[in-house]
Order: sequence, then structure tokens, then C-alpha cells
Amino acid sequence: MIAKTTKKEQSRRRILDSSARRIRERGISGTSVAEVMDGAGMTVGGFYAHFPSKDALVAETVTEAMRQARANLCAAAGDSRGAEWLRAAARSYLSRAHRDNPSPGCPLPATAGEIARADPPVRRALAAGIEEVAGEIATHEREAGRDESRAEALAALAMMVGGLTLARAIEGTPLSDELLKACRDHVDRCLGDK
Amino acid sequence: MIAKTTKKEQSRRRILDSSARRIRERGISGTSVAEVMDGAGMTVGGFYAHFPSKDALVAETVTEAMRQARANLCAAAGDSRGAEWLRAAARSYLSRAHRDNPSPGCPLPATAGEIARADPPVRRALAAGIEEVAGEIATHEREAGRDESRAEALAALAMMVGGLTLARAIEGTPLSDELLKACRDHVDRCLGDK
DNA sequence: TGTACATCAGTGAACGCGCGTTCACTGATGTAC
DNA sequence: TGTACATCAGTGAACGCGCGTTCACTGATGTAC
Repeated sequence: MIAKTTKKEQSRRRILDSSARRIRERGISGTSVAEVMDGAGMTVGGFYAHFPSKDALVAETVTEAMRQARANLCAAAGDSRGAEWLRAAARSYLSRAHRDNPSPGCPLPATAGEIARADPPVRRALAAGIEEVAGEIATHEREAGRDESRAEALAALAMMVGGLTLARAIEGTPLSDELLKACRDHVDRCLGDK
Repeated sequence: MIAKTTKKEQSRRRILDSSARRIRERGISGTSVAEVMDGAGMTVGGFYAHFPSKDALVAETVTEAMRQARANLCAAAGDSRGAEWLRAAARSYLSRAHRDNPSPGCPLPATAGEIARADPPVRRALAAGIEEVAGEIATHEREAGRDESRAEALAALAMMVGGLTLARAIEGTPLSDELLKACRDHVDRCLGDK
């Protein structure tokens, strides 16, 4: 019999989706199990039939959300490659739209600070996710003909995450827009005529 | 009479110092009023004689900690200027020592994510602090002879904060060290022969 | 086909706990006379 | 100088609340015969 998703599997998926949305919006400690279940159209008690603890949910949510973040970058860059891809990815990641609309976006700005104090499984999930996203970026750094493509990819990721995190923290001030633009421009300047 | 600090003023200072330490280590939601007061050598009840609420304490702590962060950058760079200052500041900020020892360091990695959802006074305090640190960096970007010195300063700050935040989140993995080094090297590469 | 029963996803009330905040009280300090 | 009193920084127990987690129960579903 071909894997048809059971009702329980569908519920589990709704819980994960709800968790990913809320955690990107309100962080880990700002997201309660009851809220996640409510967002999935269920009540608290049912949660523990799907996950052994909130920490387990968070670890899986981080994995899932990082996968989506990578897909978002690729989607934003369309079928471009190399320097073009990098510019498009940065423009999208560091956009006002991404700043003002966290729930379908990257989980790092809302969670990275907290994860420094989280359980090992959560931290391992994040490390794996970062490794994958950095790998994707590095591919295009290499195609753009840059030296030290992996190191440049990590530095670019750091600037994108830091820029978006700070821009969100001071959203509403002119400095927030300026910061986003400064980071986008820095990427353009580094890529130059590549 | 010349301003001699009263006992109450000294207590207030101890509360602020304790708060700054704990918040840099455990973030805002990870720091309780009782713990802050304990770190200041007092009990919970006394807190409200000094601050009207936890939020008020946090706002003042952010201001204070950002001032120290700026001073730390300057101290690390000694009496160098321009490109030399920038390299030294980045080397110090993105060091393993800073990653592994948050309590006397920069408050941004532990708090920036949370502050996106904090009270307006806290967010204003952060915006002002970022403005000051960016101004300090921009001075040296200008002295280093770079175009767009203010934009470059904001981008450099974003990369430093993002790099340290991610490195802390995945501390213990080889990727953490690699990430710090990639960000330091990026600064060196951008400054090049300046 | 129809009936009895086992399974199990999900409900909702309850638990113990830590939080921010309040408040009646204490006891040291400094001023008034 | 000595005594009485007001002030007020700090104590510590208590509050209401939201959290993660538990658990007795429900009711729909599918299998056995």
C-alpha cells in the first residue's frame, strides 16, 4: 500500500506548521504549547500524543523552518545563478516585506538568541540547518568566481541574519530601513562587477 | 555640597549592574526580577523602590549595556584609528573569548531577537544605542577612506552581531569557530590594503 | 450484513511551579528640641 | 549631649496568572465473528 497520510499524520503536520509560524513571530519562549495547538485547531491535551515535550517540538520546528528558509532564498532568486543569485537572495532576505512579515520567513532572527540557551537537540538542529543554508549560498559564491566561497557564504549569512534581526528590533525608526539598505548595498558592493 | 552618591544610589547601581550581567547571559525573558535582586545582594521586594517595573529596568539596562559595548570596542582597538581600529574591533568582537563570555560583552546577541516584541521604551533605547555604536564605527570607516562610511558601518555592525549570535547558538560545533573566523576574515578582506 | 468490542486521537480540567507585582512590616538613620 | 520621633530603604510572605505537563474520559473508527 502506498503511503497515504493518516489523520494523525495530518494533525501532526498542522501542529508543526502552527509551531513554525508562531515561533518565527514570537520566538520560542513567547510561544506556548496551548497557542500552537490552538493554531492547529486542537486543544492542549492532544499535544503529547504527537511530541514528547515542547523541546522536541522546537527541535523539529527548527529543522523544518530552516528547510523552508533555504527554499525561500532559492525561490526569491528564481533560476538565476552565481552573483545574480546572491544579489537576489540578499535583496529578498533584507527586504522590508521580510522584516514586517516574519511568519513565513526565516526563523533565525526570532530564535537564534534563545537557542544559545536551549537544549542540545535544538542546537544540533540549528547547526544542521545553518550548514545547509550556508552550503547553498557557498555554491553561488563559487559560481560567482569568488575566493574563499564558503567563508564568504558564512559571512554573508551572518550579515543577513544580523541585519534583519536589528532591523526588526528597531522597526518603526528610520534607522531600521537604513540598516536593511546598508546591508543590501554591502552585498552589491562586494560582488561588484563579478 | 558635591554630589556624593547616597546608599540608595549605590543600590540602584548594583541592581543595574546585576541586570546587565544577567540579561547578557540569559536574555530578557530568561532573567527574573528576583534573580537580578539576588545578584545585587538584596531581596525581590526592594526592587520597586528603584524601578517602576521590569520593563523600565530593561530599558535602562539596554542603554547602559550599549554604552559599555561601545566602550569595549574602543578599548579593544586601543589608540589605533581608521582601518586598524576596524580590524581590531572586529577581531575582538568576533573572538572566541567574547562568544564564550557573554556577561561583560555586547547585549545585542542575547536580546535583539526579543526586543522586536518588547515595549516601545526598550526599543527606543536600543535604537539610540545602535545609533551611537554605528556612529563610532562610521568615524573609523571614514578615516579608513571608505566610501559610504555610514552604510558600511551599519553593515559591519550587522555582520558582527549576526556572526556572534549564530556562533553562540551553535557553540560546541566546529562550525561555530569557522563562522567567527569567516566574519573576521571578511572584514580584513573588505579593508584590504586600506 | 449486522452486532460487539478494542483501539486510540483528541478533550478539558487539574497539577505544581515560577513569574511580576503588592504590601504590611522592620530597623537603621538623621533631625528636632 | 541626650531623647523622641519621622523617614524610608529594604524584607519576605502573599497575590493572581500563565506556563508545561498529566490524566481520566469521550466518541469516532475499524476489526472480529
